[in-house]
Amino acid sequence: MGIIRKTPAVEMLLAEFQKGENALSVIELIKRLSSQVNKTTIYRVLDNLEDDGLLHSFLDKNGIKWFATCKGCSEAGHADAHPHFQCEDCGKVDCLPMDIELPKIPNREIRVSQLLIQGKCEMCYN
Amino acid sequence: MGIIRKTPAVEMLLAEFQKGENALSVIELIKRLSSQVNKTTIYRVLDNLEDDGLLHSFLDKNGIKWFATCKGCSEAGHADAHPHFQCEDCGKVDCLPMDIELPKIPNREIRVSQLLIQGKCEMCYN
DNA sequence: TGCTTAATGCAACTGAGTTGTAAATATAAT
DNA sequence: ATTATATTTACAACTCAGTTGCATTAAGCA
Repeated sequence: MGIIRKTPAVEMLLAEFQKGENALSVIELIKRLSSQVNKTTIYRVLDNLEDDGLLHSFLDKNGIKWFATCKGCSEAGHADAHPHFQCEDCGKVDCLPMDIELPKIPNREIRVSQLLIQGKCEMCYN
Repeated sequence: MGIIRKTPAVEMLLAEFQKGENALSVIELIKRLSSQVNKTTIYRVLDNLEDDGLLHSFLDKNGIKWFATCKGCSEAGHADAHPHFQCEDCGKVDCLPMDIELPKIPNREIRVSQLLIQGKCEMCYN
């Protein structure tokens, strides 16, 4: 599947991810765009963009869904073993540009991993 | 806060965690106990047990809440830097008894971290 | 035994995310 | 350019995990 047609909804969503933040919650995107795009469409377009390898998704501490621009991801597979950092004060989420070392686990097959780190970001730290 | 009184609901929930599985979803607990305990009570007792350091909680891949017995946790603070492993086939979740190495992040304060690993468990691997 | 306060049940609610479907529109074929 | 067709969209209704308010019940203590 994935994106097939270049529609206004697709371009508006992609534009949001080119404004500087590398991670945005669906809730935030709905807040920003719901006057112009239906929320169902927002969910579906984001899923398509993820299938195409342009975005990857994860859940934050509260179980709400975020999408982030991919740097090392392709349609073949997401290189999303990187951690995500969420600031407890301002709520902002960043992808941390580093791989994590997964523990060795005998007799199990590891497929995906998600590391969510919480604390204070650069802005709120000082 | 935390548990103050030893009620049937508290004892029934604790009993579920002494049956062998170290992690149980709230959904599963409600399935097992809802004929005897109201689901609101289940949520509230579990929160109390977490405050008391007897359990710790986390969200799985689908954003649903799990509780697990604590081994190295106390009321003062949870030593929950250990990863959780969820089997993609059978859905079972285990706490993995190892600490993870968090990446060094300059100018940020790390408070909590959660690592969720997905794959196939010992049972489903073969 | 009775009192106080925490714990419980119940019903109604919240809100993120999903589904079904008819209408709209991007893209390819003519 | 026009048409055909398959995807995309909006809308409304729905799902379901989790929460809230409040009246009732019961644990633990004096």
